[in-house]
Amino acid sequence: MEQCQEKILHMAQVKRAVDNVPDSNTLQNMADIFKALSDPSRLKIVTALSVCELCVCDLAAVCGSSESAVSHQLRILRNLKIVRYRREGKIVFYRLDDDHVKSLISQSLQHVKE
Amino acid sequence: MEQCQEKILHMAQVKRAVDNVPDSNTLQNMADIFKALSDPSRLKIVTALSVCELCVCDLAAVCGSSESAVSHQLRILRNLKIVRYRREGKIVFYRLDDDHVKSLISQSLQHVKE
DNA sequence: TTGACATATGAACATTTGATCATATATTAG
DNA sequence: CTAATATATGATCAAATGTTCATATGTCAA
Repeated sequence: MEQCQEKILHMAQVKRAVDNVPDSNTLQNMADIFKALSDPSRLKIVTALSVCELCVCDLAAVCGSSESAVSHQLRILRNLKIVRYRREGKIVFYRLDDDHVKSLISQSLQHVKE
Repeated sequence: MEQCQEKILHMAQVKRAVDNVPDSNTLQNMADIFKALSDPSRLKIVTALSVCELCVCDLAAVCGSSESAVSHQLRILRNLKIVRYRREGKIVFYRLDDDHVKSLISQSLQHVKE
């Protein structure tokens, strides 16, 4: 502990920074969101869903991958409340859960473009 | 190919979605940004830097991990233009590269809180 | 130059992850 | 009920990832 303290070069800033860092639960939740969006396949799903509601079969076509693979990815997105779904007979339609996700997508697009 | 086509349930939506999905290069770049933010340790670094400029040693203190570990993470963030740095003598100060990252952080925080 | 300090990098290892295949569930039609 | 369709899930395995330790680089002071 003492050794750690000695190493701190700029105490005031460190304190301010520490105070601003979210608690570890929140950090983990945020990380999970980003992790969900950190895979090109899932990102494809999400950008597709930012246009309109789509069923698993459609998403498989859009992504060019199997329905099983898409379904696995959708579960991850579902668990993180990034997408929600509604069932209509045999078909399950997915859409983005809220607008924060759209924001995340557009911000990252802007970042990438510059 | 023919089999795939048959599987498409909602042709019009699929087409619209496909048109809106960014090209694979862009998708990969976006995914890389999100991947960089998908680790609690890196997220800690980034949220700390959203307050003020900090050196590696400070960041190690904030994160409660070794300077080596922080340095490895910083390289990843550097490569993705999420952070930039300036050297002042022996000390290297890091800060966020642009405001998009701050936006990403605050959006994900909002998402998590709800 | 040498030594001390701040940071960066390389290699190795355990853990995590995404894709695939097989199987299970849910819904509707007959 | 059974068959067919749409989706979901479990198990497996190769590939990617984060951490650690050791070492290298860069800067300054003496």
